[in-house]
Amino acid sequence: MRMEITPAEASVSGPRTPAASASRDAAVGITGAVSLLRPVRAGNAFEETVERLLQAIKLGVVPHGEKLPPERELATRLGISRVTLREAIRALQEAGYLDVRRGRYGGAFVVYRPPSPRKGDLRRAVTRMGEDDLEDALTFRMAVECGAARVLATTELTPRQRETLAARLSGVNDAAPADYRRMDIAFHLAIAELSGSPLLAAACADARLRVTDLLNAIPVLRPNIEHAAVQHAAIAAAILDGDPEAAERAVAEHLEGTAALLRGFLA
Amino acid sequence: MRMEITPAEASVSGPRTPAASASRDAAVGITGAVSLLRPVRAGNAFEETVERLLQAIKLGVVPHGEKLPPERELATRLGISRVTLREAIRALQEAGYLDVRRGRYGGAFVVYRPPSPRKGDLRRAVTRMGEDDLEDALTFRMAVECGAARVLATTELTPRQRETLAARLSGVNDAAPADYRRMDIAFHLAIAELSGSPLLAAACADARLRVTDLLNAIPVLRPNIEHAAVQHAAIAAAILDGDPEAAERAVAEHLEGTAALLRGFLA
DNA sequence: GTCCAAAAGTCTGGAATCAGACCATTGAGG
DNA sequence: CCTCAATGGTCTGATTCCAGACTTTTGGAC
Repeated sequence: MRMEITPAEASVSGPRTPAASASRDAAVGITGAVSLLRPVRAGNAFEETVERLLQAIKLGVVPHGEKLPPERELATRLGISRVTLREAIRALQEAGYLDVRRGRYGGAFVVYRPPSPRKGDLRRAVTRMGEDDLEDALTFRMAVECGAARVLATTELTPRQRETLAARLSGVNDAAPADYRRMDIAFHLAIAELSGSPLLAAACADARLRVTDLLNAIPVLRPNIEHAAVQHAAIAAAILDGDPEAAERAVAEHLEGTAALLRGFLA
Repeated sequence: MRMEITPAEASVSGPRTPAASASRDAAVGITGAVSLLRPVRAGNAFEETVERLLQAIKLGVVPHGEKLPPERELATRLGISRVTLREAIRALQEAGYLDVRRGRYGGAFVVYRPPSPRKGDLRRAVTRMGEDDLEDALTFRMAVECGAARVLATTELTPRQRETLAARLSGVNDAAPADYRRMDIAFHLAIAELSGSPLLAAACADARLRVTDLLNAIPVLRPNIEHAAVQHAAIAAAILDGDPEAAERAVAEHLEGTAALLRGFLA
């Protein structure tokens, strides 16, 4: 075995970007040498696979009690060999995220529930990923989610799309406390996915991921939920209205709120 | 050798995303299984490295006549072994993009100049990457660049940052025809890089990349340049003004124009 | 002309990854 | 109870990728 994961250490922050701590107005070359000559791959296949699966689990794409797709299929979808996938699954199993059962109707069952946050978790999470990376992630998320909302609001929506968006909105509003974060994620990702651009969807998923651990480390409070509900409604309304500017403004406001909340808990 | 590249075939489009052709309002699961269970890696290290270097060359990050960093340094920066890097360099050399000289003051010199487009190039480029991927790329670019502009306009800019932005703007305006695309790229990327978020910068670079081949396949016409100049000025002004909405609107308009231009040449 | 430093070029053993065949376990349905 | 299909578990040989040591070429400095 090559790696051990404990829930406390498992993180989706990924390897640090070398340029992450570059000064804010660094004198980059004529164009982005910094962004282009970055690492080709974030780690070896095993590590990246563990990250990916952990993402799917933590974001609730595969909720508690459900199982991952069969190994063969999953390996194909992830574009890796079954051997590598199995190593990743084993690591997650040993870390307590998965329960693997064999035989027909067997599979890798998710046994993860978002832990209720304890004091100090946030500090630790931030320390683990680095302050610069936190700012980076928040900025990135702001940009891609605003952009996605704008795009979607600009699009002519089909009735089907409108329904999906509305459904996700009520999904968050009706969510049980334990399910809140999961439904919140579902709502945010729906915006990106409905845009019809896989690249954009992937970027939003990635952005959200980078802050999941942090959000999981702060309690879900009633007033925050209510505040968020209003903002979510505003976002959905602006999109359904076909008002790009309003959609963006609403998303920006919402994310600003989340970021402020995080910074508040850190101060 | 594992691969051969000819200038005619070389492309930065990369492997197709399996979900690229998914229906616009496909019934995705409760959350984006589609975006999360996507391939972990886009290809093998060699292929990805070739793409990356080709990007740096085509985007003009390393302009004609300049050389890439020394192999050892570059390999470290790209996070790959020197052997793999060398294979990629050799492929690009054989394809005529690089001239490799040894000895002190040697190195891998870029000999690429953006080819003047010929009729049919665009059609071929689109065929190569696929219509769905084209829409995906355009959407993605719209989202991330709009988002980046918004973020930057929201930021309190240092004098240094303001200067950089202004410099890049005049860079495009004063560019010789042969340098136009390069300077245009530099301007667009500057917006993302000035945001201080490496993730965002990388996303914008990636987005731009996915349409470079297409843009290179259409002629640079005087009226288009003039039109673009006005829009670039509007973007810079809105950012310097600290007006997020205006900044975004300006970027959206500009990119819409580019997209329309592309579609026009395709029709 | 000699020396030297910086660069590309070469070689080797080992680790990671893959594709694919095959085995073992399980629960549902006949 | 037996069979079967779906699933995880295991093995093997080939390929890719790596780290690092070593060699060769080149042009400037003295």
